Amino acid sequence: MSKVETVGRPANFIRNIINDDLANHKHEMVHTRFPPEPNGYLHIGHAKSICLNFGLAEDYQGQCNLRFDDTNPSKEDMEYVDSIKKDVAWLGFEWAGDIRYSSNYFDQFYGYACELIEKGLAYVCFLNAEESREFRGTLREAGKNSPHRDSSPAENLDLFAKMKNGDLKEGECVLRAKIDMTSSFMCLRDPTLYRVRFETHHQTGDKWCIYPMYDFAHCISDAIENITHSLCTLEFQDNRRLYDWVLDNLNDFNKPDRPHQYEFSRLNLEYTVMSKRKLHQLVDDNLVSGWDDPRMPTISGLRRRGYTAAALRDFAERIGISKVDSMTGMDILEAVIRDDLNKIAPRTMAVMDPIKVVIENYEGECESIQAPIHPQNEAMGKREIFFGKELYIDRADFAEVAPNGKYQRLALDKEVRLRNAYIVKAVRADTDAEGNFTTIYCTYDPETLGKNPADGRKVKGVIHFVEASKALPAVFRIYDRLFSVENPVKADDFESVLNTDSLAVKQGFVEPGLANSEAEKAYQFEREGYFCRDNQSGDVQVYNRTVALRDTWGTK
RNA sequence: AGGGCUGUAGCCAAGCGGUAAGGCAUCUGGUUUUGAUCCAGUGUACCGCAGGUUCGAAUCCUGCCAGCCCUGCCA
Repeated sequence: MSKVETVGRPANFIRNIINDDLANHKHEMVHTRFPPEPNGYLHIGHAKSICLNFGLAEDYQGQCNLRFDDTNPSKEDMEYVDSIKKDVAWLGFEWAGDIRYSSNYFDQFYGYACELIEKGLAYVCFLNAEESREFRGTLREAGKNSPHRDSSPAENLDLFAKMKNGDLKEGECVLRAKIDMTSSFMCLRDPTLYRVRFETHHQTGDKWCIYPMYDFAHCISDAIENITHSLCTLEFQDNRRLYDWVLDNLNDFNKPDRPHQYEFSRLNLEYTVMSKRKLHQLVDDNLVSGWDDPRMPTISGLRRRGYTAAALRDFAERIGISKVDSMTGMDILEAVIRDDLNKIAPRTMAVMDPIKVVIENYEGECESIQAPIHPQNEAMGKREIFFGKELYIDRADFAEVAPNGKYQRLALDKEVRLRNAYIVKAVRADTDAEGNFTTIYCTYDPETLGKNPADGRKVKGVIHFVEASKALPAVFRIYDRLFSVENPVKADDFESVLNTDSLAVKQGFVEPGLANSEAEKAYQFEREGYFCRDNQSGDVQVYNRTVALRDTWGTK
């Protein structure tokens, strides 16, 4: 039955279910939804879910809705709905029709709650929160029935109307489903359906003072929107019994083609945290610069860091979908962004820890050189760089004497190729009082521009540089993992295990061609890594390192 | 004797009774004006463990072990 292959993306258990459902004509199309609560910014775990839901809709020529699950006005805010819309669109997905809100259906929810009351399946309960907890029992012991459990439908209808009209106080009572106080599923022990909240809602204003709970609102919202496959994470597996109970007890939805819930495992990434609560805390405690700090696993943070939507979608595809509790390594995330940027990023040179070089035998001041924008893609054209009497190279690319035979950089009396330019040889170096090199004096071979030495001598090393008089000063932000341990959640206090070196700031120079570089556009600083101009730095040249180049040096 | 799930190489993950895909990482060569890219090659995975059914089991059955989730008027 699961033999209907969908080309393109890898198989997973949800695709198998969909293939079966389509083959059996349980559904004639696929309709999914992405249902975030607007109480925080989206992170890469949400990106996994977005790619799953929208990807399924694309592959099966179905539809995917974007629905804000806004049933709790005390935690939600328009700032979050705006950022979520932006992030989903940025990832490259189009939702079906208008944006939906669970709050669009508040009137219908009220009607369905009344239907349950009329059927004797829901009641208004006056136990307070603490009593309610006591009556619920424990994992090992059955709960006890509420004293209000057997009041009549007429009485409950009246009470529920009073709740709605604001005649009952917040916390005084709730509407509960009448299911089974002895169930081994805690969520079936007469769960709360509605609570009283005198709060202004970002969509419905002050119209309501009762708000539905997730378990009641979500399944009905799915059913109203004709969702076929309602995908969520593993912790909702028990809740599925309640999802089914609600729909099965409502006349409008008790039919074979109603939505069904399936659960997959959420994304855990090494060296970071993925819960909105913890991300909120990092922002509130000023441990990062905001939700879009480039070290954050948020979509806005990754975007500012220089990640592309294509890379994130590739990431989602490569990690797959399953029900296994897993911890994904950073290596996959780094692999996808390198793959993407390697293809599209223009090459440039930047020196982040400059040391001055004087070419002693150079006549004149400086000359222009045409360098490829991408050595493997000629179609990207050329850029103008400069070479002259004074240059900058990176401090790490010079040593007085080569430390070992594998050393391929500049050393006294040793030749090296300056990338895109000439072969130079170091003759001497000045040092300051502390012994740090201040200036390196070299000679260059004028016959080696664009060609190897005519005498056949081999120069293996290549280092990058920028010509001093035309160089643009720039600031570089070098990011590292946010936490110092693989799984910060395991620490007693996750903030205590933050990586104190997650950001290093350097001052140096970039090629003049970068004068008008765009924010969020990727550049490869050759031999260093992929960078992008920060999207909040204004006129100052500030570059965020997206990811370093792969470095197998030392292993070879 | 509470319930719901999950266990396939270092990590992610296909597989659904016919003799273990793929990706990442690793390692080895080759190309290279990026120690990058690219190309070629590279893995004895007691398929959590132990029994059983079968001509044949990662796939079916039984028992066990380990991990995750569930006692919000959060989602």
